[in-house]
Amino acid sequence: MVPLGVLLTPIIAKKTLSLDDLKGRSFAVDGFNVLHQFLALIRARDGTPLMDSEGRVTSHLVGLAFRTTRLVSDYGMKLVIVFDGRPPELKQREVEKRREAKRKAEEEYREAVSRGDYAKAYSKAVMTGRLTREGLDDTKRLLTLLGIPWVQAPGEGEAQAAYMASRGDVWAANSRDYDSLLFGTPRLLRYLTISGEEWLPSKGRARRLEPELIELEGFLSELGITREQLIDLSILVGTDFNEGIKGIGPKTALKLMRRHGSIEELPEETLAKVPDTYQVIRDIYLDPEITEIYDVETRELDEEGLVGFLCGERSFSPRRVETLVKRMRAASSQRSLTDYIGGGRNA
DNA sequence: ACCCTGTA
DNA sequence: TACAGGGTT
Repeated sequence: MVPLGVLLTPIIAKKTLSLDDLKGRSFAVDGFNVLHQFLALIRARDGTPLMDSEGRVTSHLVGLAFRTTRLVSDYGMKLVIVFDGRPPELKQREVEKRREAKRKAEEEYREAVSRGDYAKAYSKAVMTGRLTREGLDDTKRLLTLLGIPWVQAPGEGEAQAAYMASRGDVWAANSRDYDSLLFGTPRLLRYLTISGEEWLPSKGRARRLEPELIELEGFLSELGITREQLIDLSILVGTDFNEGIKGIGPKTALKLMRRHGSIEELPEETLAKVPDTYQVIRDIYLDPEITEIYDVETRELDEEGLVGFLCGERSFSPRRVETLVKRMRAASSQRSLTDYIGGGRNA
């Protein structure tokens, strides 16, 4: 898989915690991030995604429905799913690179299937996952029927999520990627999953995953840099909008920022390798395209509509959809109880 | 990735 | 109650 987002892992100050620690919290979820994860991994043994009777892919609906309803019912979380809009022009090259990688993976997948090598086929298939327009429309329809709010961002979803978190409309942004920190989210939560493990198809094994909380202010003060310097640092390492400088990883970039303060003040020979688009990239992170018109309130479950959609149109089994309905009803009654007692309010 | 059943 | 392994569409 082509790596997404900024690579900050080696210098990140994270705090691992459990789902129980996050009870009652609200999150702006990076929708494309989770949908791609579901599309990649929810597959039959041979790598075929789940599909309805008409051949429409449903893996992302299965994943999103069962995960979100569980986080909402068992942990009292409030989720708002945020979807990417139009990417900034500078991202185009990155988008094309990913498209190319997918085409290559599709070829290797077909070849592995024809050889009967299903382990290899699966590991290739997970790299072919595509979110289509119909897949996105289905996702929004599902969320609306469940009563879970969603926001269509005008630009980058991570920018929108960061804005919502910095306004206090949600407690944290949730994504695997670090970009929302650059966009200014006060808190980033990684790995908001139920199973606590992630399957690594290329390695054929699972890895333990715990929710990770990164608090921007603490993270920056620990590094001794400002958000502006974190952005400059990321430009040196590489972002969704530029390639990054060969030989400069997060640790070297951090040293450079501490010593010189900003891209402009870098030594001549380093400065020469910085992309001339760096000011545009800074601006994408510091002043992104967002909308202020959104609603994070939970709506009522449309049970009849949900059954009609998932069972009638997308080949879900009634028993499993009943599970979803029960969870949302449980969550709703828990909410009215805490409202009645007068507790449980938080951003 | 999550659900569910069988097993100890 | 914890885990393994097959099923989900």
